[in-house]
Amino acid sequence: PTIDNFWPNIVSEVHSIGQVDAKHQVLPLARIKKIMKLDENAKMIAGEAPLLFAKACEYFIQELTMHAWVHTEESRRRTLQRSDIAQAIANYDQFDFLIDIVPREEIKPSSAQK
Amino acid sequence: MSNSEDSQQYLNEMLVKEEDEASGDDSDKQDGGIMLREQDRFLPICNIIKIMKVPVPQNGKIAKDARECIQECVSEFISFISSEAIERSVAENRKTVNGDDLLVAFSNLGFDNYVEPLSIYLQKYRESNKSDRNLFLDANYPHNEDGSSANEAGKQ
Amino acid sequence: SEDESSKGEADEEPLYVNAKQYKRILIRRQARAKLESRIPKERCKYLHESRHRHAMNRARGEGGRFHSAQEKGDHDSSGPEGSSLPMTPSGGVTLSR
DNA sequence: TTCTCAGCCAATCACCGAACTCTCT
DNA sequence: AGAGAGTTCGGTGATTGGCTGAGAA
Repeated sequence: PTIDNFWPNIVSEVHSIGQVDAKHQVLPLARIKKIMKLDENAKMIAGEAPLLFAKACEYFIQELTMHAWVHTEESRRRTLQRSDIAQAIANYDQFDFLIDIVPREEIKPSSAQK
Repeated sequence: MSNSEDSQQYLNEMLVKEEDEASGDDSDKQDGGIMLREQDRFLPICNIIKIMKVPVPQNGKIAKDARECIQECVSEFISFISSEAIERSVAENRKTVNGDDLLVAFSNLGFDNYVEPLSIYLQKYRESNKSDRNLFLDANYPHNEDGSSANEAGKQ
Repeated sequence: SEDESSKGEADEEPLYVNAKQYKRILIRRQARAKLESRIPKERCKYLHESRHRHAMNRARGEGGRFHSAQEKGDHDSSGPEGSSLPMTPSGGVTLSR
């Protein structure tokens, strides 16, 4: 269970899926579609789009949480907190799009700030 | 009803937007009925927590601040990718955003890791839907299609 | 062509970001600004009044945990003796299969 | 050390998804 | 044709707080 093995594991996991079970999703598709519809440019949305997002969100939550947990351990804590997520976002440029959601100022501990 | 006059509507909403919060902080506003609730903007917190616990060790804890933070990040994640995908579908004169638009959006925005697994997942989803429909339709109305007898029975 | 520093940057954002996301981040910033007025500034204590009341009226164990709604009003107060077993859920033995 | 706060339970009910109809391409 | 938006409906899992020790400070 490391960051290096994360995506390879995801790929082999998706290969092991026999038939896609639209039912029993971890995340509600209707709620995902509602969030997409908040975009004023959104007109029609294919049924497969929320389903893809449901999977993508699982990956995203796991990866962001995993990166954040690294900083939890660095601080020798057992509780993941918001500042860990802020650091994870600051240290991986794929998370840059969250810069307004979790601003850099929220990184409390005395650590390197680029 | 109002399909092509959308621009006017949005401008009106802009004008309506003003500092209206003056007194009292616990009673929510019923301002014309356009206020978004948390259940309109976010995925359920319970599902978020379940997924967060996967990469966290068994004895690890997750602070309330952290849960809500991830909840907000996920909504931005959806909106961020959607925005790019929707723009592509509009650029190709299509009214519907489809899975391929999303895959292109993931790629263009630097989420290259997502593309391979999501492509496979999408392909499997379309396969299983097609096979279900074909079996159902063939049973009722024997249609003849080119190479319709492609049966797939691969299960572990 | 992964060049992030050669952007004609706006004077409001001094930080460098992922070049592939830069444009979209700005577009999303505008979209969120439009929604800002419809978004409450702080999170409410609970989402539904009915579920809040339900939680408050539920039977609780000693440690504050929710307990099976065996009885609502206090009717039985003959101590924990005698009926230590609440009830077998399916009426049968649930040892092993 | 002090003292905040996250995990732990499961019953209701808001909401999700399935099944429709209707429109549009 | 097929695909998606808008209903309606019924079944069901997300929502929910008090106590207490894990653990942040």
